[in-house]
Amino acid sequence: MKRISSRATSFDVAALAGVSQSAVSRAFTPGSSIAEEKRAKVLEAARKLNYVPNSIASSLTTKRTNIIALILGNMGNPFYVHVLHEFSRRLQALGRQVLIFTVDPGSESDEAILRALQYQIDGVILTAAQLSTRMTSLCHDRGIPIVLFNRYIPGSDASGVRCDNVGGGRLIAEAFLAAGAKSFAMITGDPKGTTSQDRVRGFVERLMEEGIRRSEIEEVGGQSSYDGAARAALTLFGDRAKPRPDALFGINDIMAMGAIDALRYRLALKIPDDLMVAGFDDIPEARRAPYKLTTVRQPINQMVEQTLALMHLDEPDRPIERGIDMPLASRLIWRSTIPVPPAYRSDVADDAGMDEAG
Amino acid sequence: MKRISSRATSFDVAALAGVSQSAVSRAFTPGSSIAEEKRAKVLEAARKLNYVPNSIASSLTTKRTNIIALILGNMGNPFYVHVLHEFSRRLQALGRQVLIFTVDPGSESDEAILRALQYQIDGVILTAAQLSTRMTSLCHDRGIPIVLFNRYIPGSDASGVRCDNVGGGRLIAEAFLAAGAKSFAMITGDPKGTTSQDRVRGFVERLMEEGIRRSEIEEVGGQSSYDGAARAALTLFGDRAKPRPDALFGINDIMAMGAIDALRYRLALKIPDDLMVAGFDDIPEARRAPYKLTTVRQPINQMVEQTLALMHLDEPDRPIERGIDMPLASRLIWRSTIPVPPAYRSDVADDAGMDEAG
DNA sequence: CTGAAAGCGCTAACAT
DNA sequence: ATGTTAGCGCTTTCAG
Repeated sequence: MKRISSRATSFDVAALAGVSQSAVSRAFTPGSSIAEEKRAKVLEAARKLNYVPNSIASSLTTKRTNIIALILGNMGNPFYVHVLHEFSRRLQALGRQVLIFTVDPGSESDEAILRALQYQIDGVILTAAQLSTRMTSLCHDRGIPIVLFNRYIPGSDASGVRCDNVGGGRLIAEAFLAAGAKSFAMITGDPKGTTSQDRVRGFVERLMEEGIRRSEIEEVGGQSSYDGAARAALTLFGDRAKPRPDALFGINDIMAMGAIDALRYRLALKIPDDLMVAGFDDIPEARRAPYKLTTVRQPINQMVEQTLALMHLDEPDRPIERGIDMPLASRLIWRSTIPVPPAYRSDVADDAGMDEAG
Repeated sequence: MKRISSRATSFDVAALAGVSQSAVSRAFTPGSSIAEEKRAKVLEAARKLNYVPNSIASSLTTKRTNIIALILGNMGNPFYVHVLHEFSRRLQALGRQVLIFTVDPGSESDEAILRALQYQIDGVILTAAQLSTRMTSLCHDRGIPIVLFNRYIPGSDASGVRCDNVGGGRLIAEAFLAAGAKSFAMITGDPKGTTSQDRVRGFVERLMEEGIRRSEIEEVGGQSSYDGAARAALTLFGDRAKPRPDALFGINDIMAMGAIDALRYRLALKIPDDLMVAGFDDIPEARRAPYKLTTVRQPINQMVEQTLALMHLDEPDRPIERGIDMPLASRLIWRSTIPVPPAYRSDVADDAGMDEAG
């Protein structure tokens, strides 16, 4: 394998194949009109020269890079890892590449978006951080769709994909009530994030319908992390003198897991005997034996699908639809951290033989 | 904020600022010679036009995209998630972007590398999958460094960064022996991967030094996943008639965790009373209360650092060093899945107050 | 179906 | 310090 030149161009290939440079371009463009025989000749020459088409150069004229920016915060939450994986798989299958940006959860995403813009990305998916209206219009003015994943920003032009968090919060409250809980506590996530707010809202709303006062519902922030929630659980339940709530809602699974571990291993509480617990997301870890967490499932695949649909990758010139927000239905998954009331017996998740990937 | 043109170019900015186009380029290039006053004028015009420099266009001439390809398999293993996060953070800080490729663990990475090459990436980091020599030379011939993370390929030109897996395997064996174990089992990972092979080798090697025969050491594959390891543990220990080994080495933490959960919740075994267990990697989850896994720590930060150093991002023209492979030292972390022999008491990890991020 | 030629938006000499 | 000019590697008219 000789080293003719470090990076052969379409001209080099053309020369070797004895054709014009445009012919080379055509040979590599599916569906362009070129004689099959000529294409073969070009491909052969390309192979000899180790030619790899330069997408950077082509995107200069086509105005499409096939790169999608994915902005992530909080990779400590497996939910987002799962999401990243799903996007990566799907986009790769669609011939797109994923450019990753990590930001501190809850911080501004402006800088990341600005950097993404420099790369002329075809779209941006935002799973974390705040989004300024300035960035939104910066993207939209260039025809670049930006979709918020698992969040929305009221009044924003950016579209969002999420599940019905308010409804999910209600489902949890409903389950606790059905299991006979009388007093309640929550570990909340990012106070600025609508996701946490909505789950709290639905939860509280449903409880208030039963005559429970908001002030009776205890609440501590868990920073959306395992460790933060473990600490939160300790401050909520550590004082053995105080009467202890009999139901705890972790606003997401990773926090519910942190809380459960702290409750069991630090406070020696039995779940669900001493205390029932629920989470939200249904991350793969939630079904593991130590947790068997009762939780609300987010329909990740649907959400990813809908995100992709909103970006209209195949119709780049289509005007961007602003501010679309259609929450997807969420569903309660009964496992073992809430005693299952008779009426729900048949709903209990059968995780047997079900791999996490599934 | 009016919409002058969807994407202003440096010419538009130049026109508005009343300067030449090169002046605009200079204004955005740190360290280039331009009067401060003129730069200000340019920046002002750029702001008015919402101008964002087009790095795609600039890389056409500079021959540098500042994009690094990161090829990942097995995102189900938190170890790699952690690695991804670390690379993303560090590279972003260095003004580089990360382009993600996910491949099925153990499969060929050729296609992913080919796609990366089209984007003229400045380097590739490979954390999974096989690497053909053809791809290696394809990259190297173009001056693109490719480094294998947590693996190496004997005889390959690609450099690798990893810890001393053989030594780590020995450390585990040593710990089991010190704790009085007499019979042993392993759950192995990718049989084609040197990482799993080396850990096994070190482990077995050390045991054989004590006169234990290789054939006495039981071994089942766990597919490098939580679920795979849970199944493996069941086949290893499910037969209650058979004498049961008293030490189990999970070739990585996620598998050790899967095994532990299966042993405890399916077979009602006590750890470490009935059976001692060890893992490898020291992922953040390993120190959680349900596991408190005794394991070998991989020095991720050092590994990331060394990977970056091997790529010589700041000296793009430097000839690529071939086949560098200097395993970093690994270290045993004592926790609770192996009874701690008196001599090691002071070594026990104090994870208190230590957040996972840390 | 094919080749010639004109850019895409920017950087990098090269003059001035 | 600044403007002019020639590309970078490709796609896309436009003729033929």
